[in-house]
Amino acid sequence: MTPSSTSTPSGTALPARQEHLLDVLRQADDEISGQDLHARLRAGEGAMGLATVYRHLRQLQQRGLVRCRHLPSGEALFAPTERDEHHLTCVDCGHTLRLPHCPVHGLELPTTHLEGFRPLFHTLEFFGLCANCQRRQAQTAPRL
Amino acid sequence: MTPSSTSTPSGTALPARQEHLLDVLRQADDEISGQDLHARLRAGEGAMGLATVYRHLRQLQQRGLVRCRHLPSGEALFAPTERDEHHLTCVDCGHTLRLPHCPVHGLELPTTHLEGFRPLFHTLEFFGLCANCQRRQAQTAPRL
DNA sequence: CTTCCTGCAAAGAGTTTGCATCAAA
DNA sequence: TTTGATGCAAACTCTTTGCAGGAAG
Repeated sequence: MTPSSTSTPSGTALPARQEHLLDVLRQADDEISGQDLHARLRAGEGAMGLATVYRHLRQLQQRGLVRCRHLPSGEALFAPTERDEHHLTCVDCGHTLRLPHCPVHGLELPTTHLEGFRPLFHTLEFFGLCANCQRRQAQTAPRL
Repeated sequence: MTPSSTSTPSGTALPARQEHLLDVLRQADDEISGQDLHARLRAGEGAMGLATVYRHLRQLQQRGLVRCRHLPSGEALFAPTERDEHHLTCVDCGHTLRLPHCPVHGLELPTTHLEGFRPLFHTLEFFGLCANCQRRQAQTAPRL
């Protein structure tokens, strides 16, 4: 139960605290925000400052181990790269629906035109109006 | 040259200023930020306050006419929905590469499990390390 | 008169950075 | 001694909201 060393695509071993941070992400049911992650770490053993959390998250992202997407609110959500989740988010109220499976499974980039870029992860997110907000909008502007 | 009325999916006509704002978005070469859009409007005829720009952008989003995605920096970028662009962004320096075509062309959501959601647009973005940042990283951690 | 739209300025949120400190090599 | 990691708090950015003025119906 103690994944003591995660091998990274670049081959170097992970510092202990980053390893721990990654574990918390893996144990989470869904993506979590930086703030949330910080709170969870604080609750457990490996408490660390908020700044450090973000610093590690960035490094994990650069190693391709952590994926990040941004809510319309500007909040960033993090998840392990290996987890391939996608969401449908309401552009009005922000309510989020997790999609049952990845619509684009083995998604590949063409290797040309990449200018030396090394792709690490992708985000695919859907946006729309939830049932509630559609109703609310219909009341204001009757002409559907 | 004067698209005087854009018909929306919901059937209602667009207020003049939103129409104009949408035009500026369409004329832009690529996605632009709220701030940038504000500046361009200010430079031309239809100058309006920053708050108003954001207010209109939100409404256009809710009508499915404008698409929005967030940079790692938290900045929001806007584009007309009909334009189907995707990018490869460096997680380190933020350098962005526009992909020559949409990797997932006619992307469709399963109509089940949507709980009344009405999808309006999607974002598909790739993240990785650009050539420069790979080089820089390699210098710090030699073991590739 | 009522309603909607607008601008300005202030507030708000999340994230990043500066700096002094502390541990490790 | 030198290097790298950390916490705290201040700073920063973009975005949203409150409120009063003004136009439209």
